[in-house]
Amino acid sequence: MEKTLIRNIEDAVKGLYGQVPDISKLQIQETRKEFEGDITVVVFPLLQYSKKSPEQTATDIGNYILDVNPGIDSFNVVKGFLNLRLNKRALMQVFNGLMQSGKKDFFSDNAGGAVTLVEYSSPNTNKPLHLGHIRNNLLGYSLSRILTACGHRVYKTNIVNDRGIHICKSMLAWKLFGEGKTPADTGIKGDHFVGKYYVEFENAYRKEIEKLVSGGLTPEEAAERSELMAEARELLRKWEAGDRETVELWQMMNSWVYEGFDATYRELGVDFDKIYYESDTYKKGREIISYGLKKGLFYKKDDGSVWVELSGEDLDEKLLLRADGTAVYMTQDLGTAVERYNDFSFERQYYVVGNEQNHHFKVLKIILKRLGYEWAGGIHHFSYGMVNLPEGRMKSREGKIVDADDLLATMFTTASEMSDELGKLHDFSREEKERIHRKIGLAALKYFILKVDPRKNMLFNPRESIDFNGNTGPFIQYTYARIRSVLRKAGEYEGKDGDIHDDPELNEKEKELIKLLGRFDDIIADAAEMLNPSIIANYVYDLAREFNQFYHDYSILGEEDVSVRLFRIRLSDISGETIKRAMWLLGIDMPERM
RNA sequence: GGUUCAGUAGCUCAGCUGGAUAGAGCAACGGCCUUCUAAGCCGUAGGUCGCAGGUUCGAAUCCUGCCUGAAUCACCA
Repeated sequence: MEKTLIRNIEDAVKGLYGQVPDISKLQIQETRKEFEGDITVVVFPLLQYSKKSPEQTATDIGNYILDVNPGIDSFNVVKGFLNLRLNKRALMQVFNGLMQSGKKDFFSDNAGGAVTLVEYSSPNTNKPLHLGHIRNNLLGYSLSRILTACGHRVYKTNIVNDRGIHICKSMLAWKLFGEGKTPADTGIKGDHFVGKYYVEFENAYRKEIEKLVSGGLTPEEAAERSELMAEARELLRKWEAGDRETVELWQMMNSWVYEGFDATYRELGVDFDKIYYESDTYKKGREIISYGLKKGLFYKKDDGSVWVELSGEDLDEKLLLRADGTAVYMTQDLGTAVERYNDFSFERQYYVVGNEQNHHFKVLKIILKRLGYEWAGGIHHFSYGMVNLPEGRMKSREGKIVDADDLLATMFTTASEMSDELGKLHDFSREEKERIHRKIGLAALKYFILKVDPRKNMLFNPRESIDFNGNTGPFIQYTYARIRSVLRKAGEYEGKDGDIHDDPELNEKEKELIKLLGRFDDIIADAAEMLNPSIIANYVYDLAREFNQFYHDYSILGEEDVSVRLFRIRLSDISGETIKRAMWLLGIDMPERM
């Protein structure tokens, strides 16, 4: 419709004023609710061609469109705004188009699409996942689905940070205090089990430092003198040297962590096509760095550390390899990027990583380009904001975190309590009920996080943030469940599969629904272009709200006119499908009943 | 100090590639279940869009300066 209008306007300006307008400046928008009409053309940009008043120009163009466009019934002019009224024929055309395409499979036409990698999650193996990871996972998963819907061939990847001093700390604490226990012995989930020893290390280390400081050392001297830290470093050195006992311990503890992560990922409903491990890719990173050294792209300092000079890019020099030859963050990210390209020959790669890493990814891209990798132009840091608590930033060392498993469990129990109170699922088995409660709890959490613009820091208040009413996931699910309920009952009505003979007269709610539904494809494209799932979330909320108003104001199955009833059933059907598809893009499942 | 991002109702957030009288939800108050699921619908109240300039027919939106907050500029990953 919009495209037709743009052509109409172009023709109008040519015909009326003898000039070719710059259509990129055209402003066409939804008519605001306070005014009469459906689509509004802002005519101010056209005054330069008409050399007439805004009102006169709008009237001229309105008349022209009325003549040539059979979908427009009437128009009115308010100041410089030309409000066009769509007729039933135009709207039914949109509706019929939706009936054709509105249920199509998002995977149907991406066989030849651009190969696109999305990296997300990126956990460290020394502690369990927390709320920050949840935001990361949800954004990554949703982004993958949105890009898929836009024709990309998407591969979801994860880089597991499984090596380094942090895991050595957990290993050391387990050796010192673990008494040979395992997650199976203690009944503690593997990632929490290992995380417990990381905390024990930090506590013991802090005590050691305090003792040294009270003995008269400065904190810096104390840190250098720390035996615990020295032992942890020794473990790291042994690990890099391939010491068998150390490597076996490392493997055992990591395997515990992975069991735990897998469980959390399963609960969250996210998955990956390929998982990379830093313990593999850092080696590749080292190779790349010696190659860069040979090429003169990097340089070695006297102590043996390797650097790259970035002052030409308004940045400082950046360390690539420590003096003792061990790897840093950048080392392994260079290796991972190259391995990924070797594996996938991707056109695009999105790194879903918090905005605290903005600098890192800027540097990563520059270095890859200097190394001559042309594909480096296709990598992009999907930078998102932090999740803050009412008391400020989450700090795992101080225990001020929201644990992912705890949070998920809370969501499920809250959903159960709420549902039991309403008592609508009394005829379901316990297992069925639980499955639905999980869907609802997850939807509440996922929607809460995804409805916020990813770039922004957001606030999570454990006591107040998770709601099940209003602009929430459960509200949208509820709308869907209502629609499904109507459609189940619609089976009893005759003529369900027949044709709608005469286009029905459309009421305001039906018109609004059709217009909203007609925008869905543009919304998906917008979300993909802006890399912003919240656009989908806000759209689906508007849609659900609009449907609830329609549902409240008009009877669907109680409508006596067969043609109108059939139309409303189908409108409900397509609304439900669109809600479901939109929520799918957010990674949120819909219950048939709730 | 440099760079980047943010500041909209009591709270959480939309709106930001310039368009009409700035929107939702929560919280507060008041209505609507004998009728397709009340996790719903309707209404009341709530705003100097951080501040000051500028650009223009028009600025929450663009530009400049300032204020406030966050992140980063690390041999922690």
